[in-house]
Amino acid sequence: MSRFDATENRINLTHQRFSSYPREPAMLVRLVKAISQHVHDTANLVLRQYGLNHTDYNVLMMLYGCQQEGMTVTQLRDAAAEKSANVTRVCNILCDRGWMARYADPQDRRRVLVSLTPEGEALVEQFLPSMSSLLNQYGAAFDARETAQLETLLKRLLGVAEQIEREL
Amino acid sequence: MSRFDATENRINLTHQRFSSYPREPAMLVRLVKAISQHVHDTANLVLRQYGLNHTDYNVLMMLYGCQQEGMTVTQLRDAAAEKSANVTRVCNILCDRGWMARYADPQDRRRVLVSLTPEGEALVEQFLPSMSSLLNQYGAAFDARETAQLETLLKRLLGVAEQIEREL
DNA sequence: TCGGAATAGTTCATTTGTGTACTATTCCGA
DNA sequence: TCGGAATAGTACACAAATGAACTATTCCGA
Repeated sequence: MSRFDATENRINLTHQRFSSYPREPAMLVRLVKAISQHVHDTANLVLRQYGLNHTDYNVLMMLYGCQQEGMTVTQLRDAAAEKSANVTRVCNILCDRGWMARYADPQDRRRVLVSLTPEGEALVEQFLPSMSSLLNQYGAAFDARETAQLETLLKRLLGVAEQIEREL
Repeated sequence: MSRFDATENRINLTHQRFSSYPREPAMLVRLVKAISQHVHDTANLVLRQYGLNHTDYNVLMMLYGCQQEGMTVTQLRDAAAEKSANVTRVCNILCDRGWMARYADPQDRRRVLVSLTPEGEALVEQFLPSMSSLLNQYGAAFDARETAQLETLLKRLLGVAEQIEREL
């Protein structure tokens, strides 16, 4: 079926060779990486016609989702699952193109607030139909109950992953 | 709780602003990306002491899991969820360091077979305890039933993601 | 069986992403 | 209230990843 079957076999074999290597979590982690990669590639393909990539999209969407008030670079980093340095780089590009703006936070002058310009909002609304239909295709694989289950389990996994990283 | 809550709010708001943007799949995709990133970062941190990164690890483990017979570069590409060009690059490094070897496939001379050297196997067995314990920490978040559920749902999502990409 | 199409892998220029060091600002305990 | 620790963001050199073009080989239908 899926190309993943071969991977599953290799994981099983590794577990046989080295028994403390746990089959189940290894599977989960590989699955997540594979899905993430396919989603990334597909999104890149769709977004290319707008001169954007998946990372740009993730950033723009988070800004769109917080409306006028804007958000800080750190919030953007967490929301887009990128490193600060990369967020800075992407923001430079998006600002240069006139889709977003930076301004100092009067409350805390270490912070930089970012938000979409009207041009940025227009851009988002231009690609949103394509991207929504793409997302709907993923969603079509599950009924409501499965979606909820998957979401719950993934949230838990994310929580654990965050904690493990923090404690390291 | 998790830093993800803010993202969830933004997704909800976006759905309100633009109703065809589907909340659930957007959540799933964002969760997967966030988990993938945290796993990647954590693995990089652990593997650094061995002079490796997460991609190297993914490649080495797939080779370890197919024992002596070896595998082709394309199989490795699918197994590691990387692009061919990147697999070539990583293999160059791992070959240079003496951990894996390339040889022509006598059956089909377009193909290149790759496999671990004895030094490569020794390296894998050196980092495997740390990495196994890391994986076990992820696994500890779920009971057997939940693990099985999550695995099933993720396999389905992967299948869909592969298909959507193929059809694009 | 010939020749165009498909497949496997690499090369290379470019884009994307990261670690680290640094500046500026704020926090907070003595 | 002073000063060291923590936090926010950026700069920059370097590492990792990608798209596209290319070579070699195999496939397969006329």
